[in-house]
Amino acid sequence: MKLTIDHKSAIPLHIQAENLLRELIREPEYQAGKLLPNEVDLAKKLAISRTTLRQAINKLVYEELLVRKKRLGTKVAHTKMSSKSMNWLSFTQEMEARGITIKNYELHVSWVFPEDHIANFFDIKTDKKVLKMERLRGNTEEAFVYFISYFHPRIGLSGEEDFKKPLYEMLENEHSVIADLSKEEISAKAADKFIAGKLEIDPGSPVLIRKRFVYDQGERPMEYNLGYYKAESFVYTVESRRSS
Amino acid sequence: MKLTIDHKSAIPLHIQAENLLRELIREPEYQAGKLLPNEVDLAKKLAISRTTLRQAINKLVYEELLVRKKRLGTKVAHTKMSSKSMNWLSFTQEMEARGITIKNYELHVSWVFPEDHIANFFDIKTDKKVLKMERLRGNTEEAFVYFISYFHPRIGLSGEEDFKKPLYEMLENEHSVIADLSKEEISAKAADKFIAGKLEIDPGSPVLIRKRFVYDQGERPMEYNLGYYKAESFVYTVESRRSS
DNA sequence: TTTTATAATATGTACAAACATACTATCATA
DNA sequence: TATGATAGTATGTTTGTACATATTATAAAA
Repeated sequence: MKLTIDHKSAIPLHIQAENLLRELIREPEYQAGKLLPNEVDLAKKLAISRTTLRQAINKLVYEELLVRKKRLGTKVAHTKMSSKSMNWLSFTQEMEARGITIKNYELHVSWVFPEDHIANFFDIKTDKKVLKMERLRGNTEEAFVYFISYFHPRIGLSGEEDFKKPLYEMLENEHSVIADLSKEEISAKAADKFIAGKLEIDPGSPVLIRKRFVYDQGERPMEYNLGYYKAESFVYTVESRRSS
Repeated sequence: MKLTIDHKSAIPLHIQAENLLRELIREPEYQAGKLLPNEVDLAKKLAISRTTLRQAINKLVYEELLVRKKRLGTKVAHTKMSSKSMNWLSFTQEMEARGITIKNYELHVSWVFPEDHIANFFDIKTDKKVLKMERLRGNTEEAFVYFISYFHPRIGLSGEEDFKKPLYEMLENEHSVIADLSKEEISAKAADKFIAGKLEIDPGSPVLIRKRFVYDQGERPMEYNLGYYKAESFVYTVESRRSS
């Protein structure tokens, strides 16, 4: 295993060091709880300053992959990797995993000026149009969720794509954009007239709102997704552990 | 509001700076998205080095309380009350981390025969009474959540414990039960008459329901917790990655 | 008018150098 | 033997300095 850093590379040294440490601590001897080399020595070995090395170590400490102990040194945290590897799926996959066959009731695609919070998330101006997709979906019995998605202009969608295909697969194959990180916010609200109409419920009835901020592999925003779920039709589950 | 740092204090400067920033960004003008003073000026004002200040800012950036933008500056991330999925905390800690002082409006403790699904979760018979705790909680302004908790008999609670103390701390110190794993289900529902009365909303208004199945370190069920949140007062946040 | 430089500004990266602090092991002393 | 002083070691804290880079606003040139 090579433990070298390229000083001529455009990639910042502390990022290189971080990646290098990530690889390093995957090795069996470190998984067993072995200590990392001490900071001064390791910095010397990598030919970077201790400060820069600490920058890299700190990031992994924040992520709880490493634990510092005074006088002892820094070692790999033994966290069994269960809570972190919670991976997310597309809506169709998610539903199929629950044994539900999904059906599309409506599909609209349009170009709109983004609202402030969307432009802010995308980090673009409000006078640049973005692609908006709306979908009414459910099982074979009834529609139970209304989705509104906005896509970052960077992706280069034309609006002519086949949105009936699995979305993230299509984006990956046809536009080389790979979804990687999703931040979600779940809240409850009373349905307004528009949503109530779509879901065929009374205005004022409760809906579960799930906002998704989706980022690509470069941590760049790529999709803003809003889902309005008919209450009782959707339960969001989370499993989490206390670190120790 | 005092924006000073005590150089003679035993508390490290970057920790003081961090706390100071936490207070600062709670101010309404920053909640609105105002930019922090730039690093060089702020460092000068606090009489600490830019490096030290950045140490403090970085921590808040990692917690996603602050967002850096090149050339623009650093601003407060737009988040309401939210709960991170990783490293879950007690309700009080969770709220205090967001700068909210919690207040207990009601507290009842009783012994009841468990309903089927609770007995099932605890793996006990329905003729064995369990301790039930109900709490109406909120901030200093209003109550916004009603909790119902059931505790496994194994814990050995008498019902005479001081439930005003942080719950999991108390269980750990006085009963040696350490909460470790939490499985949660979030859904939305219309408030029934009872909940509506407690939260002072109209029956039929939306509430967010958060069920928690809490296990101890031996993966044994220890608590069943049900929270009814007034809609709009609570946002549940989740962050997940695909591969990694 | 539109495009193209350019300057200004804030964060980003990186280094070297000290000293502080917590903890441990060892050795000396009562 | 038990206690206490001490030296050693690794992380923790802090500063000063310098240049890089991305972005925006402004001014100059087409």
